[in-house]
Amino acid sequence: MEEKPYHHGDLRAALLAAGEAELAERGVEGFSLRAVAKRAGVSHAAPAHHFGDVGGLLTALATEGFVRFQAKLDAREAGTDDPREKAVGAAFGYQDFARDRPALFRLIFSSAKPDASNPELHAAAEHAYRHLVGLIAALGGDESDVVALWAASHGMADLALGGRLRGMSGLSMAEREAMVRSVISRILPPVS
Amino acid sequence: MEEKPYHHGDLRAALLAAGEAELAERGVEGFSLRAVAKRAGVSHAAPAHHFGDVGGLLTALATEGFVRFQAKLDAREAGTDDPREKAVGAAFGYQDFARDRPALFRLIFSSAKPDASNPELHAAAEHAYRHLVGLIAALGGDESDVVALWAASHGMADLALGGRLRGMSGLSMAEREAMVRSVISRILPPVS
DNA sequence: ATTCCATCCTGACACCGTAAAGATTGGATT
DNA sequence: AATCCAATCTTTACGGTGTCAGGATGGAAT
Repeated sequence: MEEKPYHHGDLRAALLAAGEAELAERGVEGFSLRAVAKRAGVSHAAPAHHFGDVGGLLTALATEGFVRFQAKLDAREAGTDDPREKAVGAAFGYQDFARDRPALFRLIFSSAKPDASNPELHAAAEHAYRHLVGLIAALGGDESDVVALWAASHGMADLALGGRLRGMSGLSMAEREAMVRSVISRILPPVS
Repeated sequence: MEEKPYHHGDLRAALLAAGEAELAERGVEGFSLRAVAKRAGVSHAAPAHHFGDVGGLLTALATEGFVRFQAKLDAREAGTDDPREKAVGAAFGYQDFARDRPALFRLIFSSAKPDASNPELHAAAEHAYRHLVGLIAALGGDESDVVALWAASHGMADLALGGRLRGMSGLSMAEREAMVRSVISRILPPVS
């Protein structure tokens, strides 16, 4: 039933899917190009033609990761029209992304393997940053407010992932959200 | 001049030093047990007797890393007696550590390779956490204040390392400190 | 003096990333 | 329609890595 033509047809997309699955299972540090190829049902050297080396594949996965990241933020911001509540929603989405796709989170924010000079990856990262700037601008904040929101959201997500935030690890989901809201609230520019 | 006795004498310490140097040069993702052994002038299988596997060595290095981390915080807190200024100093020290020892920073906070269940590593991490709790307690804050200070400090340091904080990457050192102070100031519990 | 055992080395194996060269195929050119 | 070409994928090979098994060494305890 599974005929295997010599030419795959859309191997690039298949490798991206296999790579994302492999990433989720093994994590960035356990990521293997040969395992991705095997999962896609192709020889171990095939990926080279589409992504060059392992860094190329991880760069493409990171670019895709930023899309997933943005989607998580959007999903949480969609519920309201209040700009302040939108900023809190973005922080919630940040936590969601870290919890649901930890390997992608680590790939995007804590790995040196993706090629940071890649134009598409850079554009994806820039797009996410500009989105936060827009959120803060709607609140009348400045660049320091952007840094504060960015950093607090990222810090909570990253530390929780590593199990380093003793104050959050034992909490229920509702309690965690309350904590995130509490921290973000005092960070956002005061109501004008 | 360099006689090479069969028994090294203090190979464990030598491997830790070589490992830390190797970590600084290659980063966590480029870390190699064989390279560490070669740097220490010993066979590639020698480290196993002292650390078991590569995870064991990285666990020991992470434990040591927490000491270096704490030292950076202490150095910045030492300048003042004002508890509020001490908390800001801790945030400064956090940035210093990330800048001066990026690989150690990544090993401690963003790697799955160290064994999180290791008692000594756990104790070292717990010690660092309790230190922050003490800083906040001196300000009359609660657990959410600890999370806020922890997360904001960590977020700025980690994002700056990854080059993701557009708002901080172009700044001079003085400007960066001003930014850190601005963010931390609004996070600390209000003056009573 | 002899035994013992922690320490360290050598050798081997499976896995990894990458490069080179060959096989296959679809599509463009003639 | 026949041919060529270039893209795609496979095979093979090489050096590097972590880990295990077994052997060598030498200090310490008996």
